[in-house]
Amino acid sequence: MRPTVHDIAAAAGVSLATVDRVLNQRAGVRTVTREKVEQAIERIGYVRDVAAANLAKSRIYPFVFILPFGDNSFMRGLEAQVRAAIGRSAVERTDISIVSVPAFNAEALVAALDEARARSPAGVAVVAIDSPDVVAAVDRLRSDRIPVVTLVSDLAGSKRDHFAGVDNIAAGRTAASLMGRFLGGRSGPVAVLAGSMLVRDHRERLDGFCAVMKESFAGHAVLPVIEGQDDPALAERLVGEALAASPEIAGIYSLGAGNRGLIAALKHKSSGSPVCVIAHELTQHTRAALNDGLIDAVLNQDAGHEVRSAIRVLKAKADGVAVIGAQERIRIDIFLKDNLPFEEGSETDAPFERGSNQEPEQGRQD
Amino acid sequence: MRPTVHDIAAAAGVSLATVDRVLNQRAGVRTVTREKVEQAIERIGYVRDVAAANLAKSRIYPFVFILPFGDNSFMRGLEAQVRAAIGRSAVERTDISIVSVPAFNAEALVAALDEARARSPAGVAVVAIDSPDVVAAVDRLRSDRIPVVTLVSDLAGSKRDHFAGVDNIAAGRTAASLMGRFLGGRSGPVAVLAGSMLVRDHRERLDGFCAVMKESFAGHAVLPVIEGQDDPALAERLVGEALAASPEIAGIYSLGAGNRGLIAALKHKSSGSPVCVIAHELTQHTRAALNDGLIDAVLNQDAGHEVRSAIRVLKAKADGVAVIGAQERIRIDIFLKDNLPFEEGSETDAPFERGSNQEPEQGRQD
DNA sequence: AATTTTCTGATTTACGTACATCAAATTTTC
DNA sequence: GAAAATTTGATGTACGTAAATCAGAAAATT
Repeated sequence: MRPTVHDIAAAAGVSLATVDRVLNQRAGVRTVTREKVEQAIERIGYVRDVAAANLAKSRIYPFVFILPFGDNSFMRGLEAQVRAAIGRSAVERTDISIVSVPAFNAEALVAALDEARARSPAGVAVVAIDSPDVVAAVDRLRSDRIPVVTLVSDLAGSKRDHFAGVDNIAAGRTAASLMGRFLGGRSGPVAVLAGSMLVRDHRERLDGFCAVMKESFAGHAVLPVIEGQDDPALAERLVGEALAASPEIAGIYSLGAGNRGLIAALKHKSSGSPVCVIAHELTQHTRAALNDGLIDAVLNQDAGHEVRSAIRVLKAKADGVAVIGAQERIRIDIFLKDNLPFEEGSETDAPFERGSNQEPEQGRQD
Repeated sequence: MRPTVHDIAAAAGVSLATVDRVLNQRAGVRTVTREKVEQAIERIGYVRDVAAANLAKSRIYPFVFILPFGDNSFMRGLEAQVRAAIGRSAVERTDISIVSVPAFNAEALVAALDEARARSPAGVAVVAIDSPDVVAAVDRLRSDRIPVVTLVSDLAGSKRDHFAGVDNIAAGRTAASLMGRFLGGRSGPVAVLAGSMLVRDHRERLDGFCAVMKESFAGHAVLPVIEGQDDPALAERLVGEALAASPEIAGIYSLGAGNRGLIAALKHKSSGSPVCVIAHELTQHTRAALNDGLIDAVLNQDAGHEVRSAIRVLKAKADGVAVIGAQERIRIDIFLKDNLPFEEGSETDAPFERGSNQEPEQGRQD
C-alpha cells in the first residue's frame, strides 16, 4: 500500500500534527524536527494524495479570463473553450468568470485588468496587447500577488507568470517554409494579411515568416503587410485590392483572423494563376476552404489546450507549486486537407451514464 | 455550494442509503423510488465528486501493456511513456505491468495475450499484429470481460474496445500530399520504406500514400515497398541498394521505424540530385536529420498521448463508463525543422516542492 | 530556578462518497 | 390476514488529508 501521513509520523517518530505542520509549511517546527520529517518522507517515498487533500481543503479557485470580443471564429472558439472549462468547474474546483473587452484596445484592457484586480481573484488569464500601459496594469496585479497568465498573445517586459500560447516566431517560420516549398518553381511575390501589428503574436509570426523567406526563398519578395483588424469585411476589401493591384502575387500568408474575408476575396479572384495560401487557425471557414483547395495549409493553435494549460498553471501558481514547463508547451498544428480532424460532435463509444468517472483532456476548438 | 448525496436524499425525500443504492446501482430499490431519486439528481444538478468517490473506493486498476521490443526509437519511447505512467500509478491508482514480445511475431503475441488473460487484469493494452490468431486471442480476453485497447496499430475484425492511435490512412495521405508538393516540378519515382506489411498501421499508411500519389501526383511512380523490419541495419542496406539501382529516385517515404538506417544510407548517397524525404516518428535521429536537411518532414504520433489515452479508456471501460470519442482522438503531428519542439529536459518555472498538486497532461515522447 | 516562549503530541471534526449491518416499514404472496 | 419477501431507514466506519484546539514538554530567557 501507498504510504500515508500516518506512516510518515511513525517513520519519523513524531506525531501526526507535526507531520501536518511540515507538509503544509505551518510555523512552529524546529529545523531539526522538520528535517527528520522530510527525511522520513523521502525515505518511505510518500506522495500526497491530491484527491484527498483537495477534498479536505474543499478549496475553490476564482479566476478571471479577459478575452477580446469581435466577429472572429478563433476568439469565439477560445471563449467556447473557457465556457467548457466553466462547465467543468464543479469537478475542477474553479470559479471562472469571463470579461469581454474590445479587440486591439489597450485602454479598455487596462480598465478590465484593474477591475479584475479589485475582485482579488486567485488568478487572471488575459489575451494581451503589447503596450506599456498594459504591462503596468499586469504588474499591478502581480504586486498584489495575483498570478497572471497571458493567453494566445504574450506581453514582453511584464511580470506575467506564464504564457499559454504557441511559439509564434516558429509558426511564422513554418509558414514560410511551407510556402516556399509549395511554391516550388513558381515565381512572384508573397502577400501577408495580419490583424494588427499591435499584438505581439501577429508581429512575431511576421518576423519569423520574413526571416525564413529571406534566408531560404529570396526569390519571392514579401509585400507590405495588409492589416485587416481581424475583421472579415475589411480583410476581404483589402485583399481584393491587393490582388487587383498585383496580379502576379504567388502566395498569401494570413497570420491573423478574419479569414472569412480572405476566402471570399479568393473566391472572387477567378482569373490568373493559382495562389498558394497559408492561414492560421482551424475554423469552420478555413476547414471548408482547405477542403475546397482554396487554402493549402492551416497552422493551428489548439484553444482548448491553451485554456486548460492556463488553468493548470494558474492553479499551480496560486498554490505556490511548480509548473512543468515541457508539459505546458502548446504545439503548432499543421493541417492539410488530408489530416483534417473529423468535424466536431461528441460521438461516444458507449452510452452516457450519470455520475461517471471522467477525466477531461485533449478537447478541441473549431 | 455544489450539491451532495445528502442534498439528493433531502430533495427526493428518501434516506441516504437509498440514494446510495440508486447511485451505485445496487439492488433492492423499487422502480418508483429509483425514479424519484433520479429526478431529484437531475433537478438539483448533482455531479458525483470523483475524487471523493475514488478515495472512498480506494480502487486500483491492474493493467497489462504488451509492447514489442527491438532496437527502434519509437517503441522505446513508447515504453518510456508507459514507464512514466507507472511512475504516476500512485496518483492514478493504476498498477501497470509491461510485457515485452518480439516484434512482428504473431505467435509470441498470442502467448502474451493468453498469459495476460490468466492474470485477469482490469484491462490490456496491446500493439497489435494483424492476424486471425491474434484476433482470436483478443476476443478470448473480451469474453472474459477484460477490456482491450489496441495501441499504435489496430486489429481489424476483433472485439477490441478501442484503438489508441492515429488515423494511419490520413497519415499516408498527408505524407503523399507533402511529398507531391515538395517535389514541385522535379520528376522521378518515389520509394517507400516500411517495417513490415504484417502490421496494419504500415499497410494503412502505404494505402493512403499510394492513393494520393495516384490521384494527385501521377507523374511520380511509387516503387515497390522496401520492407526493413524496422531494423536500422537492414534498412540501411536495402535503401542503399535501392538508391544505387535507381539513381533517379526523387523521394523516399519512410513509413515505419528504423530511420537511423535510412539516414545513414542518405548520408552515403553523396552524388546525384537531392531526394525529398518524409519519415515517421520524431526521435533523436529523425530530429537531427530534420535539422541537417536530410529529412524534409516528419509525421509523428505522440506516444505520451497514446499511452495516457489508452489508460483513460481502459479505466472507463473497466468502470463501464462512457468514453468521449473526440477527446481520445490522437492527432498526426507534422514537424518541419522550423517547428521542432524544444529538446526534452523538464525545465520548470519554479523550484520543485514536495507533495505538490500536479495534474499531468501533454507530456512528450522523444 | 523560575518564568516565558517555543515546540510537539493527542485528539477531534470535516470533506463527499462507498459500503456494510441491522432494524423497521412496506409490499407481496399464499 | 398472517407469513414471507422485499424495500427502506438509521447508523457507523472507512478512505487520506487538512485544520483546529488544548495540554504538556522542551527550550530559551531572565
